Amino acid sequence: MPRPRSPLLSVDAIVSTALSLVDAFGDFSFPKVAKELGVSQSALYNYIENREHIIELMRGRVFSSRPLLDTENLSWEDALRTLAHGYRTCLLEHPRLVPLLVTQTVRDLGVMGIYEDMAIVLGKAGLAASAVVPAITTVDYLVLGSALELTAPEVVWSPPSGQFPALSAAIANLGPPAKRSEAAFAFAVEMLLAGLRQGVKMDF
Amino acid sequence: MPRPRSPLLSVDAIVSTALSLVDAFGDFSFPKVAKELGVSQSALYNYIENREHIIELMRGRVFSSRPLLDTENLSWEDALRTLAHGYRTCLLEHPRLVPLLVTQTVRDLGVMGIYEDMAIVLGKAGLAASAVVPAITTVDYLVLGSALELTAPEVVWSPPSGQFPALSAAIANLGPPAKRSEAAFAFAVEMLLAGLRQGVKMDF
DNA sequence: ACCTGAACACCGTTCAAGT
DNA sequence: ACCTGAACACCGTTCAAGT
Repeated sequence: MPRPRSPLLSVDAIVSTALSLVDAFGDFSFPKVAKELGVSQSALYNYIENREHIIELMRGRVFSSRPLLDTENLSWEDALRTLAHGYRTCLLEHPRLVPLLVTQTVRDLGVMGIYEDMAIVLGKAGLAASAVVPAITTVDYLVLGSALELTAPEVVWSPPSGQFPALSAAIANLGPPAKRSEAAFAFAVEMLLAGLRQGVKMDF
Repeated sequence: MPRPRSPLLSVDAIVSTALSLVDAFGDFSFPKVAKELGVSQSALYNYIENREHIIELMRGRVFSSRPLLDTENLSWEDALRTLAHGYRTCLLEHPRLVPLLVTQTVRDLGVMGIYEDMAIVLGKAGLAASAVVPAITTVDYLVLGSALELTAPEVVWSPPSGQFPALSAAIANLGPPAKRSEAAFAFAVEMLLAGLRQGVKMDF
């Protein structure tokens, strides 16, 4: 095949295809991305370095829709709440991406900006400097964990009949996964805010 | 090769080998487990059903060291704190197992027992029934996220020089990963406890 | 510059065949 | 009952070769 007049591929096209595969099947592979784009497997390496690179590009894509925060006109509480929920919202349409994200260091600068925003907000909250990273880390855990929950086809715990009465009772009348995940996340964020509000000081 | 007098394999041996591979390399494979045990790859299927099964057995193994909780003589706060930290402690020596765990539904009964204990404790705390699962879910996120952090060779965020001043400042003088993860987890658990104590009520 | 095709070293799972 | 070996359908990555 001769070299095409305009390239058949692009980084964007590769990332889009990989992301749609992740959304649909929970994973992607070079053969599948190549097939989808009607191109040979090795052609992908003209645009990306390796599998990790594609994943990092997907991370950037998903969080590029991050809404700009008006840090000035908000109380630190409202700012942090908005940041946390906005962060999570970006993942809502791509929850199956999370397992691929959690094993890789964050390099995307857009995502780094979210952390920077949180650091600023927490500083304004008067949180001890040594507690800023723990607090950000906590939000991170909550966002990723919450999104991860949307991945499971069923509930994460499926206690067998009879045993585990307290757990079974608590699970009994739960809403659909989306609502449940949202509720758990909102709950956790409010817990965090309440804790910060109370000015819990610990010696790290 | 004739059938050996006593079996060359056992579920326990397979799980131990897989777990040590995960600890060392962050993953395991059938060829590697088989090689380690001096056996052919397909022989493993006489003891386990598939890859998922091995992972679930590793989950059970890791959490089998769970300390029994004296629920009676503790305040709900101390009980929940102890449960959460004990839960996390089980993962401390096998943090690289976490990525394999988070994509699979929990079937192991021992692990289910931890959730049951938490449900009981939270009921005693007087938490609204509808908030029990969100609270347990929160602990779950925190434990897995905290353990996951021990996986990364470096810090999860590595902000480039110059940009992200607030984040860089917060990261500046952090302890070693183990201490940092411990601190973030302890922080988050205390936040949760403080929130529960305050009796934050939300309508889920 | 951009793509193909073959090659390599890996995977998980099945199954006939041996004792 | 317990294991081997071959087979199958997959992976990620490299590299010579084409235009």
